[in-house]
Amino acid sequence: MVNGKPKNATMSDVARLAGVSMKTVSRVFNNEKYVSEDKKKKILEVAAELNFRPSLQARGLAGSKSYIVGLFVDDPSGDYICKVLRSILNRCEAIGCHLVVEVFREQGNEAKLRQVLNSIKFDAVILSAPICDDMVVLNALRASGVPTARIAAGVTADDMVKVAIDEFQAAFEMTEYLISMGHEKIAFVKGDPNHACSVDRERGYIRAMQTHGLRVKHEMVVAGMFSYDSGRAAAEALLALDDKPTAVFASNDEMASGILAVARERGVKVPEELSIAGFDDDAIASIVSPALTTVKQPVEEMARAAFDLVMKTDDEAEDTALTPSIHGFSLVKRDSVAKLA
Amino acid sequence: MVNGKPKNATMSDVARLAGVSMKTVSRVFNNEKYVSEDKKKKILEVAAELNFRPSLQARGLAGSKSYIVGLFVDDPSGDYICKVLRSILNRCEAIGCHLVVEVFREQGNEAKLRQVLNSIKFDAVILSAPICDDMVVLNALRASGVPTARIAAGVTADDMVKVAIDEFQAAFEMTEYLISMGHEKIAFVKGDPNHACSVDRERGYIRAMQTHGLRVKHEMVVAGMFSYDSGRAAAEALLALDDKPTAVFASNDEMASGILAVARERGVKVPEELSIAGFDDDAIASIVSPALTTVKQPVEEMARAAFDLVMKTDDEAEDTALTPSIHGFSLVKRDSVAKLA
DNA sequence: ATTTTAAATGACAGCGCTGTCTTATTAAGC
DNA sequence: GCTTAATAAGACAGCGCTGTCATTTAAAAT
Repeated sequence: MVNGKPKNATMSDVARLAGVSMKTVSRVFNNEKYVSEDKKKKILEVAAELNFRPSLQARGLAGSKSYIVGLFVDDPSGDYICKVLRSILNRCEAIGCHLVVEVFREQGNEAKLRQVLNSIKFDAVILSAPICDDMVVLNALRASGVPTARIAAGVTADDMVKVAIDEFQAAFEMTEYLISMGHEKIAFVKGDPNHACSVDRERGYIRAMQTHGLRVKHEMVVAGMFSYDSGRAAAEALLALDDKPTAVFASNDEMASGILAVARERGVKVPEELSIAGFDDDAIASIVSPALTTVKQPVEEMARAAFDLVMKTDDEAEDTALTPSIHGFSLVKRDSVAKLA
Repeated sequence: MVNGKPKNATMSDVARLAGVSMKTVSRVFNNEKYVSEDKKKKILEVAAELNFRPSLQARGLAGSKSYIVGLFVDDPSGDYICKVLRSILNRCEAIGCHLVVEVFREQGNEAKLRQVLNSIKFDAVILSAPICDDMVVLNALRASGVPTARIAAGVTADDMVKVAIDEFQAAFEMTEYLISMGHEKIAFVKGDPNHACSVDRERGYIRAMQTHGLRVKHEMVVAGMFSYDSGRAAAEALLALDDKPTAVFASNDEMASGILAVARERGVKVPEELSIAGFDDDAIASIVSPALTTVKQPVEEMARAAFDLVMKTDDEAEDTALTPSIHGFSLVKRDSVAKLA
């Protein structure tokens, strides 16, 4: 044990020392039936002594399971992806598998997708927005036969696990809330058009406005990209309007924060002169001041659900598995929205 | 191509169709010499047609390289870890390897470490704070013989790549800056004591105070855990003091944000009545208002350097590799610090 | 007492590659 | 023109497991 690369104990070492065949050791490590208690105990003892663990690479090659799940993301930044990551990592640990993360920046990057799918045998892959709605990706995944789960997906794909909230309804309710606070001139800042949720949120806003007999003026609906800076830009545009909004509903909290910042710089008091609502309930939502009124999306539970459904860790399984799993959102009323004076 | 699990093309398929031996195909995919141009071209053609990619699992089993690098983190949250992740993922993509992320929550979690190291063959592993300073982890890694890189490490380990900034110096300079702005009653909020950088930053603060003949009063140095809430708690304590500080230097931006929030709630004007400095230059630093004066740590470059050094992607290699790679920090002066009136 | 069934184990091939060694061919060196 | 070295290729074993099938032993059923 003093120097040099130590060679790990292998299953045959364990088998030999425990006086059994490799297959029996294999059975123990895979929780298969038909192993007597005493042999099992002995095997576990020897394994502990040798510090043996079955090789990920070997099992992946030999068997049908790979103990690897893939998480495909667009860009690993922001509170959102951290939550997803944390949640999935927890589950991986719990069931003893490993997570490999891959980035797919450009959409429809079929070349990279094929490369990854052809070289790694995954037990499942989990897609986060926006690639969970990229048809090229979905088709390739489908063709590869790897069980796939999609978090916050918009597009329908009946053969894949889908976990989401009702984006439309959430945006609808937030808009109604704003209306209930006396606002009529409510602006909306759209999200990245590549994300399916962006259009749902916008639709929810529009429908709510219409439902309450409010006109949706086109200059009140501005583009955004989910980033802080795009929120700032949207605010600049909105605050330059002759007929300014009294409330703005941003498609996510980062943009809402940008709007908040610009308002402050401009001397526009929030929420007295301008109410601001966000979406997601990101960490920043409660850090900025005033704290943001927002829609809480249970990201961690959704990620967990996606994982459990696709890995069939759940007991239900089968039929339940492919039914879209709709999670509940909730309006979080904090300080950035006030009654219209 | 209509239904069922498609079986991926294997190297022997390619070999057969290209009329060469498997070894020759292997050579092509590993950029080895001694393959004629025409065979190489033919092989690449056939491979493209079959959509062939060497199996990660198989190469890992058969060869000495695994094309897998591990990233071991404490808790995957916050801007910091996202930056690290993004940066490393970029490099992985560039050199064609894959990233597996593992969490090590409790420190000294030797059991899980051994499990992971015994089951997965890594080409390298990258440690982020605070586990990069966990001796148990370092020893196990050393024993396993896997090349290891440590980002923002404190503890010395001559046989491992280390990438860091001079935490002491950075804190020293920030404190001096505060002093140069006329402050004398400067409080300090410590970071999580499990992170090596916490003590270095504290030392830097203390040394700067002493260097300028300022007393470090013990009630001016309060505990913190790097979290927003711990920043808030620290602020409560500091603001309850009879002799309040005119400036506070928090060990990171999240805590600084917490302090900012409490100050605002208490009606203490920042920076007029209280200057606040942070550390890291996280995303929130420029989102909160006033924007935080902070120390910018080039996290992405550091992560990249760690990766390149440990994978010897760099041309220098060898001797350079183990020399600690010290990166430059910089003071980012924004609006949360002002001259003492 | 005898067939049936379940429980407990092992033999063995083979997953898809790479490392090592060998062989054939060509270029270079004297 | 003949040895040496570099180049180009292939044969083959084996990495560390799991899947399949065969076999043995004990318990249950007839």
